[in-house]
Amino acid sequence: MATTRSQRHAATHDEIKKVARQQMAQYGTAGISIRSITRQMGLTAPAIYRYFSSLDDLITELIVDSFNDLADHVESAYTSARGQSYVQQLMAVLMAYREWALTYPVDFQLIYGNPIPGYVAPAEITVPAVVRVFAVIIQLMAEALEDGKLVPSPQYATIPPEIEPTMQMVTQHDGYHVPVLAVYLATVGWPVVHGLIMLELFEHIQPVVGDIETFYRVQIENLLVSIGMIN
Amino acid sequence: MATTRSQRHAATHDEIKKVARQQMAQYGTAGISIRSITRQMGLTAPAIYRYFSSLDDLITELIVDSFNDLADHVESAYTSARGQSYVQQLMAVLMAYREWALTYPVDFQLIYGNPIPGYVAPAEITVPAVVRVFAVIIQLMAEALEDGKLVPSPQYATIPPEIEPTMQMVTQHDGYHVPVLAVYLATVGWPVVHGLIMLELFEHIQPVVGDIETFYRVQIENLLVSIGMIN
DNA sequence: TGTACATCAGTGAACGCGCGTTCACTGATGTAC
DNA sequence: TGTACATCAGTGAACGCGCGTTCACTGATGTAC
Repeated sequence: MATTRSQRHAATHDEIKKVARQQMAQYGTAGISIRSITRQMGLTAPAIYRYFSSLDDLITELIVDSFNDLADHVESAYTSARGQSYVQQLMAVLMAYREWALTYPVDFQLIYGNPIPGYVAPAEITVPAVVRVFAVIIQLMAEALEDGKLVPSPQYATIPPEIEPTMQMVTQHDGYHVPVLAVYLATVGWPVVHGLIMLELFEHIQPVVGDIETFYRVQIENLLVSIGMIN
Repeated sequence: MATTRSQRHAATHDEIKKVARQQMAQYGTAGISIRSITRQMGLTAPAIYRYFSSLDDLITELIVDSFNDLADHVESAYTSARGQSYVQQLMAVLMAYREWALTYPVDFQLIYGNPIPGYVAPAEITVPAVVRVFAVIIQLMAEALEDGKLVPSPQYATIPPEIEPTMQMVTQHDGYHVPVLAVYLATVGWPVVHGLIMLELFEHIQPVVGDIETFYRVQIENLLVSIGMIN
């Protein structure tokens, strides 16, 4: 089976990214290096410039890929769970979020971990992908609110006045066509989910809880009950 | 005022750590380097071996210092807040926790961020300091339970059976003389606090909430209400 | 179908750089008598 | 109080290493006629 030059180019391009990911898994996101990537591929270092114009370029592509891959994963969980109760749908989506983080820990660190020294991400490239993930959760919150299946408990029913204006702005600017309260309730859940995953990823919480998957699930359930979600 | 040789030795020892911290703030925890530390101090690189037997030694000392400093800070907030309501005491302690993380972001990353490539922390040295911070929060939970000021809401009143045995073990092993439920309730709050701080530290959540301090405070209050704390 | 030319993947040497650590040393500071 | 000696902070050169990037190049692959 003959392959064209551009197919082979694309294949090598992708393999470079694959090897880069592998090496980040071993040496940390800051340990990425052109020379060690090409060494492992049996190439010399300058060969990489046929595929990426610099190391920063490679990193940016890895980050954008990660965001999109996470968004794809979350969206597909969302699609599969449609028709179930809102608690079940949110649980499915948030389990998918965790699953992705654990399957691709390096990519999750790339997005949410320490910045890579000397590297500055071009913000306009990464923002849209973050929005995709958030959109799914906000969407579910909004639907549940409308259906009367999410009746915010008193503490969550009103947005603190110091926060409300920014929340309004974000809702409009990011193009969520949804009540602000839905955005607020999603934002409230974010730290819980993020904290659970971060603590699991760096193995801080396993020694304390043992069965971390159960702990995650129970915490999410508790969160949903607390904000006023009805199963 | 004459200084002894050992005083001067201690002073230089401390200055090395101070400069190391500064440089980590600029170049990330992975960017620490003997040569750039000594350069900034007007010394040559080998001079550092009068004070630390290797780079890893220096890092270990920085980590241990960080843990203890955090614990000191939290304990002193605890002491100052004694006599107030449990909600107020917990709030004071958790605000102190956040305050420390924001004041010394590098140290917080050293403890809870990405591991430094090639560096492995000797676990027996770092564990006791983590316990110190936790002990304060667990202590408050236990007192509140005993005083009837913490009446766990149904979802938090029983520990999930998959988690209970580990929780028991930790309670005994780490020497908290306290009901397991107190340890569990503290553990439940951990991801929220950790997530909030991590998201703030890397500036992921500011654009969404605007006034992050208020958001933190409100989230902690909500958490305390959810688990069944009475003000 | 065969030839001439253009494209392009990858090489190898070199650039200037920074790194942690070792070693034999100098010279100042402290201590014992 | 003064002298002889020991201690120790810091130096400068060297070690072997890895890094990103540039450059002129070779040789294979693809394209146009």
